[in-house]
Amino acid sequence: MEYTYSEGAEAETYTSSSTTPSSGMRSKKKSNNTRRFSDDQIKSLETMFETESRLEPRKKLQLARDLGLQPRQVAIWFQNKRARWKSKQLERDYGILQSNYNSLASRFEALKKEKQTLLIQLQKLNHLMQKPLEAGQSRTQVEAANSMDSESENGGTMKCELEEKPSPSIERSEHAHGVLSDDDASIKVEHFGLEDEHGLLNFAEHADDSLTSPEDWSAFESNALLGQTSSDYQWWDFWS
DNA sequence: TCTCTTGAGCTATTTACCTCA
DNA sequence: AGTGAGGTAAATAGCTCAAGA
Repeated sequence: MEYTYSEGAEAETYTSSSTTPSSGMRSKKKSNNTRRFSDDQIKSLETMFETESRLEPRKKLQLARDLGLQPRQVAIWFQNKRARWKSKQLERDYGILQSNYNSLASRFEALKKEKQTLLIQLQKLNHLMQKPLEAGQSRTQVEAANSMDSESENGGTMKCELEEKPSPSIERSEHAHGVLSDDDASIKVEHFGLEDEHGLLNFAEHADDSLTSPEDWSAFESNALLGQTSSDYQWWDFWS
């Protein structure tokens, strides 16, 4: 293996050398024998680094012999390599975090819009429900409410939870209000109760604040997001 | 058993040099 | 030809840790 690196002094500090200039300036000046390692040497070093980023002393000596380098040079190369690798790894981690954040942000925006749509529907339904209570049953208005809600079947963020566990209050309110329907909207409204409307709305409003507040965002461990793509790490399933 | 010293190895940072646009 | 940026080998400071007296 051809290599033009001069033997001997290259791994030593120049400050201790007899060739150190006598001027007061601290001289670490490297002489012309400072050369880059050859491609073959780099290749061998890289190969070894892939298997183990820290060399055992015995392997270091062996590798140094094989490459015609000083053990010290091999050690320094591994030190520098670890530093470069760490730097690159930081860049990769940053990219992953950025990607995960972008996915989360777009998902959050979509949920925000969905929530807004549902709140509007809820308000309309509440408005329609109030009138039959005041002026007696109006079959046509209830039906109108039903049909309106059925237009937005794709919403249903809360639907699943509520359908899974029918509350006794639903039964009671069905009789009380005479809304005998399995309609989603009526279940939602009845489940929360009209008197609870403000509570629900307040909850929904504060959901925005809490999600966007720095305190809660910072609660996410960045490490937990690393090493996983946004596609296979759907921790936001919590919201669906 | 505890303490101190010493040497090796590590990371982080800096320096000197080289290459290239 | 001059120059600045970036890469790389090596030096340095400061730290940890294990071994041995």
